[in-house]
Amino acid sequence: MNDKLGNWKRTHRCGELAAQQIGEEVCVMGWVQRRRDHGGLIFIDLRDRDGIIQLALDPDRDPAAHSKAEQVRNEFVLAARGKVSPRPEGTVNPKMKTGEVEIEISELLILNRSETPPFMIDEYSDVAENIRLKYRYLDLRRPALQNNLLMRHQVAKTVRNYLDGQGFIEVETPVLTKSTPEGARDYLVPSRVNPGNFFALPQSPQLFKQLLMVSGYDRYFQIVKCFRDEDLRADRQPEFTQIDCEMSFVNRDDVMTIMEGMVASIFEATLGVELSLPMARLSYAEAMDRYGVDNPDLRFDLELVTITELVANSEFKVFASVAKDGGLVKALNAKGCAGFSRKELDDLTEFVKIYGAKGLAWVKVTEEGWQSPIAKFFSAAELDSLNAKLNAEVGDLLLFVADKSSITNEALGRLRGHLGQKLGLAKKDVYKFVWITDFPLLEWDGEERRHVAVHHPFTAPLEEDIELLDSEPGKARAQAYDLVLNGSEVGGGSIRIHDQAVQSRMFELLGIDEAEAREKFGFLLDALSFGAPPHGGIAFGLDRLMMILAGADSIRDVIAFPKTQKATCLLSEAPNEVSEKQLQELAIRLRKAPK
RNA sequence: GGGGCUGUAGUAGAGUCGGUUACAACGCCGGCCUGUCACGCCGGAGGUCGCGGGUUCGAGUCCCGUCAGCCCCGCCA
Repeated sequence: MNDKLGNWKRTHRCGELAAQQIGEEVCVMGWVQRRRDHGGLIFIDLRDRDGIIQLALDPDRDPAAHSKAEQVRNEFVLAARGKVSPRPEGTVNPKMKTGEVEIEISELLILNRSETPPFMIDEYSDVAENIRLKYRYLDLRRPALQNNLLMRHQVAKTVRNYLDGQGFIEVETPVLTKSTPEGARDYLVPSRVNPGNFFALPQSPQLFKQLLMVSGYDRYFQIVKCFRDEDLRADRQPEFTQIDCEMSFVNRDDVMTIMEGMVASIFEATLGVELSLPMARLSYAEAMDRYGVDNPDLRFDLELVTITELVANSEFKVFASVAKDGGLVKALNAKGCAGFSRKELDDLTEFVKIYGAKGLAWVKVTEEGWQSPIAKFFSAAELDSLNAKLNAEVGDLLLFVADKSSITNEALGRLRGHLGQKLGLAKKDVYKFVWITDFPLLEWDGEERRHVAVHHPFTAPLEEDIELLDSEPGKARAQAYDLVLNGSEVGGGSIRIHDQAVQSRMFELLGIDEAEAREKFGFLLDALSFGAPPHGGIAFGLDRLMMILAGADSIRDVIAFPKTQKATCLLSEAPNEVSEKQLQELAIRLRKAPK
């Protein structure tokens, strides 16, 4: 049936053959991209992960190899020996990297055959994603995904080299660990040996990396899988990879500076892009004021402008009442967009409603002044001050949202991002980084009627805000920082609390009493009491970073075996039911029998 | 939990106002072809129109339900 590999040895990868190998006897192995049978001559494009080389089979030169080539079909696995030759005059293919040469085949092995694949393994065919995911091993043969995974390897390698050079050591932390109810939903794993008890898969190695600092490892990193049992998005998978770092005896600036170097080395190694350092920094408060979100896309301006005071006394009741009730009225000036159609304006209105805004007021600035349903409510003085504040010029489109501040900011901030995409201002090959700093330490959870940590409960407050913990804890800011790239949060971290008393006070503020704190985090509190150094760290979302580096629209395109939006694997058909015997061993009985 | 988009040969699509045997492309199979390279020419096979129900003389097309994939809100410290 199939030929045996025997002692054949590959001498070259397909993509590396070029004029300098002319005359050499070589051996290549790979998959059949395409066979072109001219009756006499047969050409086979042989593909491996490195590229494609043309095999030429001439019936006059080697009848045995030629007749074997007649059986060959797409995706067969071949080994071929022959001499690298220049292509005849006029048959050079400039579109191929190896297009100047071909291999004159003298011996051919069919190492394995292939069914006709469900879709063509090429860069042209556009295939539905459920088919691609079911046959992921075939999809992964295609150049786009191969390039993404090769680049991902390059990033991991660069990160390891860089961090090693900075004195970091990679330490593995447990995957079977303890459930911590703060934060996202945990994936649980039942313990057979301890019936009724469960491990949780880590949402991050947070506590373990802090323990490593207590242990004196000084600089730790890990490229590590993390798990969160929450709903998926285009940039969210239930298992994802973090570049996780922690350092002792550092402040925020130290962490940010070292990590900027890491990110710069990644961009240099993968894209050849040189980033200008240091990166921009923006306080949370300023980001919210100017962009409405804590992850602004700085590839374009379109800044939000607060106009609450200017409209507080206007005849337009929607704005005036929001202003009087302590809400927020903001606007953005979409330069040159006065030509938007009614349909486009309706679409923008629908867009802001997703984020809770009740409506979107618009103004087209024309030679005759404001063309707008709301123009008549404003005095000449109000119009003048609004035009001045918004830098309004003929041809501009002004967009307003009035609501409580959280809604106004999010609706208009997301609209800003939407317009950046729609107007083509967000260019894929431009990379704008910004650190967002001085996040609030706590936020009030109305449902649970308590403060919750904005970042996590181990984040240290700003030193100058520590006294606020007793007076106005909601006003305290955190020593936390997020790295935002093109409107996407790619990393986040903080200086941690290393003082046991401060950590206990923090749990108290979060409404976690001493008994509960001991039960959940006792091991951390104990560790802090045995000489914990000041420390802090950061974690980067490798997948999101890869999306931007690879120009991918979906996180699934940078992960080898991703899950669907319903968190299933179409390839392996996980998750699946398990046998009654397995359940019995785990002391588990299902509440509902499976369908 | 909610909103939206999509589902027609192996693949990606067309299918008008509900009307005869559901189209052409790529792929596949067979034949021809000695310089192609997303080869070319000739011929052929291939369909539970996602699934179930309903309306109708008649449903790929209209209605209801359901399943799957995707996007979004909630959720994601």
